[in-house]
Amino acid sequence: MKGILLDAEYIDEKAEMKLWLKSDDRVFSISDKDVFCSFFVEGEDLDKLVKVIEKIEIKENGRIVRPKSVRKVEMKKLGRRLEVIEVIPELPKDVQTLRRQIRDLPGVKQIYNYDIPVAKYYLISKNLVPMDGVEEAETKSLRRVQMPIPKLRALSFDIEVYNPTGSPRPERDPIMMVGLAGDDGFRKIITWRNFPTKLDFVEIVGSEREMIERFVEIVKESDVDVLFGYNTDFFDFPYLKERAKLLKVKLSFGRDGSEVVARRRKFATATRVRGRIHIDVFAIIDFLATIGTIKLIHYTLEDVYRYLLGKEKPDFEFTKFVDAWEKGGEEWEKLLMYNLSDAVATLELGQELLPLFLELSKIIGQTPFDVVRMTPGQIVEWLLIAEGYRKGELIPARPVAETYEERMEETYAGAYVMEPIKGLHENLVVFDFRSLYPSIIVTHNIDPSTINCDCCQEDGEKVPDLPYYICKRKRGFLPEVVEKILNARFETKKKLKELKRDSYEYKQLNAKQWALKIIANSFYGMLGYPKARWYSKECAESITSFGRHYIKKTIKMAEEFGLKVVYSDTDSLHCLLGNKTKEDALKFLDEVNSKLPGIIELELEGFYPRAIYVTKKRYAMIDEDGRITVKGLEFVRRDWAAIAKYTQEEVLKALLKDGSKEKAARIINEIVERIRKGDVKLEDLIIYTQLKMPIENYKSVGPHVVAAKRLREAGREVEPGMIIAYVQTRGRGSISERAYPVELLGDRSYDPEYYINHQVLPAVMRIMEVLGYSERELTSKTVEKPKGLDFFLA
DNA sequence: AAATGACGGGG
DNA sequence: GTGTACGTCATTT
Repeated sequence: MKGILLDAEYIDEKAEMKLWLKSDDRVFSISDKDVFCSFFVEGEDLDKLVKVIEKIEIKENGRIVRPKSVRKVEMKKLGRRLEVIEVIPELPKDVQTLRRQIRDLPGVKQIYNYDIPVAKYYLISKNLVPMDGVEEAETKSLRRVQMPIPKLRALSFDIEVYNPTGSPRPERDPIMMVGLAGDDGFRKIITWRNFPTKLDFVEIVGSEREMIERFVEIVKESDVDVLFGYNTDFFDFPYLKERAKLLKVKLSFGRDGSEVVARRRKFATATRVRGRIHIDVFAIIDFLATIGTIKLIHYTLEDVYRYLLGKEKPDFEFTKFVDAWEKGGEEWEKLLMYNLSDAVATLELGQELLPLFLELSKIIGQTPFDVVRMTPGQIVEWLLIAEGYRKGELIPARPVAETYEERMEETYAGAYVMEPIKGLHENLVVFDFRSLYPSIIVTHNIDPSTINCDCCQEDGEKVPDLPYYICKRKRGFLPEVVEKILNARFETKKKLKELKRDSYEYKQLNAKQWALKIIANSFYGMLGYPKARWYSKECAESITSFGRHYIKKTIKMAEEFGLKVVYSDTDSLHCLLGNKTKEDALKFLDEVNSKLPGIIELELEGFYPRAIYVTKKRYAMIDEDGRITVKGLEFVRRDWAAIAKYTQEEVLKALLKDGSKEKAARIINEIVERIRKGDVKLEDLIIYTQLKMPIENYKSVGPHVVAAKRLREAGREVEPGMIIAYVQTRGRGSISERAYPVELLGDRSYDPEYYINHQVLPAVMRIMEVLGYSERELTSKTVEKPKGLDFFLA
């Protein structure tokens, strides 16, 4: 029996591993009772310690916990040989029990490898790798075999929920519909509302309960490997779970008929579907935003779909759901279309991005389910854990709270960030030094064990501007791993050159080289992250020090070449092309790369017709396809009026698409005028803020709390979780005192000055200020007036 | 100036 | 990850 390993899970009750494999014609599971685990003890007088540990017996739940095996072994601690005690427990759950007992024994210095979840330790110790082959031998033992990543069958889903209070309450508000889209072209909406519709993909059932049952049935029948959703960890699955519980339906989406398993993780709940891979595409998007691959104002499905795939999908305001559900008609039809378009967009995005994560999964040896939910630092850490295990390295524990807090206190000089030449610029080229940090790690042998080593006090390599030297005699564990990753990427890119761009193989190899690049680039972040196992402030600050050295050198070279540098941050140069051509820019690239040492390499990030720089870390650019990316300016959120969001977007478009600050100024001017004249739709002025707790619990009474109080006084039911929709009105008192819920607005008029000064202007002034505009000019009439009149208008 | 509370993705 | 993000902003106190 042989297949690709899709998922691996430890089943606690049975104390066994369940592996899901996909062969050419089926998907099947294998259970493995042989779950290995171990941990290591560093200490003094090991022989004596071995004898003490051997005798440990702890009564726990009517059973005696004792080690199965205790022996001295030789391991490595950051490459240095070290004799330690290996403890192998009888059962995985005994690891913590034994470790707590051993921790306090006299002579014990450190314990290693004890805080690695069972399923992960299993894969690492057995050298079984997700997205690679697993073969079951005659003896029932499992081993890794090389197999290519197959095409996985995928289905995406999206639920729409009734939301009369703004935010839906799972205990009360039903799911209206479930939209589905399969990679085989399958399209369906299941709903239990019997409105007439011309859409042929709508299947009407009798109740919400039947709808969920049908959804489960379709997933089972379709027999998909991958289940996509957008923000499903945070919203759809937790909501479905509550509704299903209430309606007494089982969410048996599992390939073995099992119910979904929810696990708390970060701020959302990761939902595992046995035998399939549940991918929350938003988690992927969030990851790509974190590493800077995409920079957008908002990460809504609509925006991401447009940005990454260049396609449009219909939108549907969350405030209109109730009407559509209650009245049907045209709005209902629109809601159906919206629902399906969400499922389709999610599917397409998932298909586009999944290959990258499958490659990441294969490289670091953890399941795709886990990998899509990891931070870049965790990805590197798991790679190091696997590599370390193979090399007999002791795996350091995650830091305890105290250590973490100590590390948080430590600061060091970071990257070089140039103060931008502020304003609107045209015709730019951006170079990216992405592999700068990993290259530095390899080129300069940066590792916790090589900095200020015992052997090179005299002749170690000096770190610029720091009292550190680096070992020249011994290669560090980290540089070794990074080099392996960089070499693999180099080889992959070489193979890539021989392939046709749209071939399946090309896409897969391209995903692989991208995955390797992401991993390489994440080492530095990991070293500076206080919760990391291999945290090292000395390494992190040595890397940034070398980095500053190289980037400054490159800026100098650009200026000498005739490319004006307008901005630079860490590893990127934003230059004006000026009278240079794109070919010149490429020539410059070659010139720089020929002079840089070792594997350090500058890359072309792209050409940008326009960009606007506000301050360090705050800028917006438009690429040649008209896509706008924004960094550090994205602060207009739900609790801002639509008019502010709209103005910010229009201003950025006017500046970047049309290159006209006059147009941008005119837009602001017109909107300010319209606000003053009262020529604004009420819905553009509504501010939506969630009431997070009972009104009485608020220590600080903000506008939405006052508005909620007014609602309650008017006899409306007010409860935590509700979205309060309010308008700022004219009158006396603080901002809060003038907040009125939309429902009770009556003939009160909105406060134009609040909307101008607290909404529209803050959203655009940071940008407009650098273009030389003052608030005064933007809020006074554009039409020429006699000077004296301005006084009255201002 | 410090404390408090909300935002994100989803609906 | 038996670890419930996290960094930023507006408004109140």
